Amino acid sequence: MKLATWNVNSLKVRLPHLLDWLAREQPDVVCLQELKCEDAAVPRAEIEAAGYHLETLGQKTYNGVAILSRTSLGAVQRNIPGFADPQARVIAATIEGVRVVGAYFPNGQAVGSEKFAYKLEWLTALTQWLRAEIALHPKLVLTGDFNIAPEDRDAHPDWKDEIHVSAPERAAFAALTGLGLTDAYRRFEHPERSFSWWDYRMNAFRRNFGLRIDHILITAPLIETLSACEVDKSTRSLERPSDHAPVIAVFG
DNA sequence: ATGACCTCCAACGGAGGA
Repeated sequence: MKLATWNVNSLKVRLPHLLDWLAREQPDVVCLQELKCEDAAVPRAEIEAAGYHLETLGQKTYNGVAILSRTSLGAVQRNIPGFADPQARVIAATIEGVRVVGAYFPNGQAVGSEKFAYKLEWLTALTQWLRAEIALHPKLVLTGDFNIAPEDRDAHPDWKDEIHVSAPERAAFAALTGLGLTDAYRRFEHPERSFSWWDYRMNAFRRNFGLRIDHILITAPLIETLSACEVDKSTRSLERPSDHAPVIAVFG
């Protein structure tokens, strides 16, 4: 199984890139974030024509998540159970015995802000739900745009803002790994300063001024078959790119 | 530097992103 996550920053704008990339990479499962459109506006026909089933949790203007799969998606869950969230950030489904949770974590804006408090509350709710979910599904993948760079090496040394690298955010990330989830990317050797997001401004991609905030976390039974995990930076050089690159994990 | 760039909106400036 080849599984990927990609924050497309508008499904409508990025659809040509997505379709080209699906044809080239042939992933089996793709979690998408920041659709920025309602379910009714999702270009289902084009994605289905590319060979994918899809389940979405759309929202106008902001947020919105989807899971694409070559095989059918079962037991679809939208948002975090028991957490009344007006923002569309989570979708989960069972695919060939693997519970796949695709999430668009809150940005948090600035440490200490209202949005930061929401980010931490959201992370607590996600963690509580996943504790139960992992007990039900030993093979589980948590993937998406985490908006957290878990270690210093996951942020450019010149990143001066606290957001995405603060102690509370990193503690929340550690709580997730404490559930028995492993960062698939760190199971392999990578160059220093490997990132998944680069600001649109200031030639950030050319200067590799970025953060590694898009992740694929997996439970122990999936580690045995994990054979690769990479960031695909190629899409970031296209015309009108997403500011995030896809991250791809290969099992088996 | 209250910046820069991109996407969205009952839009033409502001919000949000990261």
